[in-house]
Amino acid sequence: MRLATWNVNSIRARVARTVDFAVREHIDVLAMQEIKCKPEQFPYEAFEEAGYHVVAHGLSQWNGVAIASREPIEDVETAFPGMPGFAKDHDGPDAPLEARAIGATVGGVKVWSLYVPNGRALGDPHYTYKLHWLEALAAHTRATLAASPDLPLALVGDFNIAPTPADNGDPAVVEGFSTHVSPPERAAFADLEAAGLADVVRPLVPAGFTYWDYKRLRFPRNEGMRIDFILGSRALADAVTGAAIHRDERKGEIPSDHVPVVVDLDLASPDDDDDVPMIFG
DNA sequence: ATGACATCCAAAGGATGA
Repeated sequence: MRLATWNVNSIRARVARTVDFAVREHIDVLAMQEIKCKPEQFPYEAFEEAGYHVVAHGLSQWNGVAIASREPIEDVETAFPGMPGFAKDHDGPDAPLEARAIGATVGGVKVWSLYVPNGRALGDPHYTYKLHWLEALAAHTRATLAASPDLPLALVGDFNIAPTPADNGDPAVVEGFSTHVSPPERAAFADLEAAGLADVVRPLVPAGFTYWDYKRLRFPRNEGMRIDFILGSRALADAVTGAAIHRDERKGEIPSDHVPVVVDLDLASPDDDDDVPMIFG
């Protein structure tokens, strides 16, 4: 299975480009973020003509997440248990939920397409929301893996955190003063790893950004950030055979400001034995 | 000193983004 995640920054503005990429790169499962539309506005036809099923979750022109898959999509959830909502000046269980998570089972893998809150500024209510949202995600991950330690679980998407200084090449994002790089955000990311997940791309693609601001020649100067990740449980990480960050998708006509991140998975079940020649087919 | 770019809705400019 080839699994990809891509913050598309409006699926309606970039549907042809998105489907072209999925087909060209033989993507089996594509998790999208920032679709910026409601489900009834999603351009399903282009995906279906290319052989994909799609589930989408969107509540307004903001946020929005989706999963496209060549295999059937099962057990769809539009929020993880404990996910906080957000109102103007506070977050919490009483505030309205945003369309930042869609989970489903595809080909035996539990996939969450996630768009972590931006945070806006240190001290902003949105920043507190971001930290609480990540805390709830880690708690849910712990509970999930405690109940199913061997589950192939993938948390993928735009995490809006640059986990190390090397992941921040944007001079406007200042270590210690900006969101995405603050110690509490990095601690929240580390806590996801402590909950039983690993960045399955970095070992195979140690360097490179996944996002470049549209402004100030950030892409030509390669002043980007690595903020889009594929985090996997042990069972998922053990199946990884390859990974890529498709930097070229930042080029050309009306690109998203993010590029796709991809992993290849060999999910043969334990009783399959690749060393034995096929006899029955 | 500020904006720079891009999206949405809505029909101008504000909200959002990181």
